[in-house]
Amino acid sequence: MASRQSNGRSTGRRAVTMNDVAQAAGVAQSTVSRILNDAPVPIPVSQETRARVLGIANQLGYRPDPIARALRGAPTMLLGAVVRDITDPFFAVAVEALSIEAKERGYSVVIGHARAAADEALVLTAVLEARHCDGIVLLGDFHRERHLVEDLRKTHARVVGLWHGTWLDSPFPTVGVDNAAGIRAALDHLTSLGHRQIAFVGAEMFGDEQARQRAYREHMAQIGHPAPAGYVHVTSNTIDGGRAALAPLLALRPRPTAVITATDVLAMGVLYGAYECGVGIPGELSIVGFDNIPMAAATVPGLTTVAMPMAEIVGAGVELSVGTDRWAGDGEVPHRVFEPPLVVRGTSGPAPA
Amino acid sequence: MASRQSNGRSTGRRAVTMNDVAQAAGVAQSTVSRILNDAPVPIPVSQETRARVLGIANQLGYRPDPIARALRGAPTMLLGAVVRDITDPFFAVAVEALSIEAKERGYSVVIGHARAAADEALVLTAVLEARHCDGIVLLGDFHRERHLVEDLRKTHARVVGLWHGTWLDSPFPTVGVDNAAGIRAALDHLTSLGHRQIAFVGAEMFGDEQARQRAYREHMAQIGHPAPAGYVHVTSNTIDGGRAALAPLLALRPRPTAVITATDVLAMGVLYGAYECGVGIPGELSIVGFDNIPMAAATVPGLTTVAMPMAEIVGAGVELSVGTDRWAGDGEVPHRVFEPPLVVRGTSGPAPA
DNA sequence: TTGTACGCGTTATCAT
DNA sequence: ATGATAACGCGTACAA
Repeated sequence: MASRQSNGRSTGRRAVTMNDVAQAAGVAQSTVSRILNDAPVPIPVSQETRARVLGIANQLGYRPDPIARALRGAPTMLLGAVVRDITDPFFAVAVEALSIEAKERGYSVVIGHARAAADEALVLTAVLEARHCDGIVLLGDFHRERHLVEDLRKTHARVVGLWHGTWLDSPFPTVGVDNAAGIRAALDHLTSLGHRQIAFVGAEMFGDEQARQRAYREHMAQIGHPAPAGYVHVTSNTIDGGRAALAPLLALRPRPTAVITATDVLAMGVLYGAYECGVGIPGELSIVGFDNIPMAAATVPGLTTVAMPMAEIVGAGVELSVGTDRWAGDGEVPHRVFEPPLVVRGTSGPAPA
Repeated sequence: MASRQSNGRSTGRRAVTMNDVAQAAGVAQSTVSRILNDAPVPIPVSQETRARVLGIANQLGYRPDPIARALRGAPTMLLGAVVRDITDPFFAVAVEALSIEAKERGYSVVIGHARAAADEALVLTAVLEARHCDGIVLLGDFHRERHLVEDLRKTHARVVGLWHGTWLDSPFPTVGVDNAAGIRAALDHLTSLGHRQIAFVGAEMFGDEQARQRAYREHMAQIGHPAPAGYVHVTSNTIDGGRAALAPLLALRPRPTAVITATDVLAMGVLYGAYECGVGIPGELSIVGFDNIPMAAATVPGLTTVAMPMAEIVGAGVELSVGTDRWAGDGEVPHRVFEPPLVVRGTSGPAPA
């Protein structure tokens, strides 16, 4: 009975421990532990004391201390999420989905930013691995953050990368989307509407960007319309970035009749820019986005876009990290890819004559 | 040396402990502890052993175990976020802001859903308080969840409520927005544009909803145009909810020339509905939302809305919970209210003649 | 200047 | 059927 108040939280009320329960019940603390944990195998517990202890524990409002349990090796049931830019609507939705999928498996999500800690990977590790997360999910492409990756490899947590883009030799399992198939679907949709002059607006920061841009170029060449100079416009992945991309695109000759964007955020920017410039959508210009973020359904007109199979991808990621079918760590590193369906809404229409 | 592998994580690599460092350096574990924690006051440490221990610790890749530290009473630097519907764009943004504000104070955010656990408050408590969060931030109005509130009062964590709406006798500190002032600003803006027939679209689930609706009624009465029957339409806080609200509103006589919505999500729904019905915005109908969610700037036309001072509110909440100026728990429970500025964009215009 | 011993709340392994 | 006891990794008062 050394320090009694020095240890207390600021609110004063000390938590009820097993010892308290044991003392109140007049039994040993180990007995309480057995009863409360439903003694796995050893030997039957007397129904009498069992009921008494359970009653007292309940009455005293006993709650097991997960920290003490974790110290004994129990999983923390914490899933870390490393997200580069939580301001990006896409990643916001991803965090939502992650939180939901994690919860279904009894896990809680801890959010960690990467932006400021890009240099000092230690900081991030101290924030996540140090929290003893059972698993860590990387949201986006981090293969340029070498320090981070190095640190993550040393960690005990099960790391899984989502949307790692072109980084297919990742040391961690990855789950992503078939960017090429998505872009192809978008292009096929546009060509079937008569479009031939199709531009592309991309963003550097996005991990899957390279794959999407490459797929665009390849497929354009395949259909006999290799992208002319200026048809690929790279900007920042923001509404404003997309908005500013429109003017230079419309100045091109031949003038594009359709635009595919690497993300819905860019598409919304282009859409807004078109509204400002008085360009009719889809009359004068068709737009196809990528991701199908929630607001894509509420733009005017609704945004035609390649739909990210969000639940599937995030679900697979959580499963690989902390699920019952998690990767054992042996054999080949698994890389899962999901196919994105095209969602046709109002921003795509027949090519102008 | 009892169980050595039963304790190990699945990856096998056991973490480096202070004991390992001490053994490698040939000193006592307590010495390592002192050196690594930069011995607060006691007495100077020999530079010789100090350097040696630090070197070995670094070389071995020693990392303090936060769990063991937490068991000793150290703060977990975890901030729990209880959010009712993480699917709501507004709360998604709130979580982002929370994550940013928390990080600035060295805290990480743990996300907990409330939706499914509304009945069993124990579940949620087991997910958050059990994680030994130093603080808990309630996002939205939970005063109906009596079990949750009861449990939260017993917790050691510092609970703070954000957007608790009309629940001003909350046992926890609260931070919110001046709903009445926001609605008033919206109404003044519309009346100054000549509008008199102004309807209101609200959502039940939102905590601040009552205050906003009441402010609407009161101010309408004040300006001599008490809201006629049907002018207050309550629906679900979704795009579809707002979309479906438009038709009945337009059927009213006198027909409204403007609509104020309780949230931007509803406003976007109304806007989309207008697009479907061919109602010109703002020519035939003006719309003013509430919250200023990011996509409000990208609608066509841009959404006029009451801007939630998000950073201020969340910042104040974090500060009250785990900040340096946190509420000591004594005296009157603090309730902070921030004023929301009106952001005028394209959905509001002169009333039709 | 450094080593020893104890306790935080659990679980698990011995004895009784 | 239950009680004592040893860890888990760390911080710290106390002894040397």
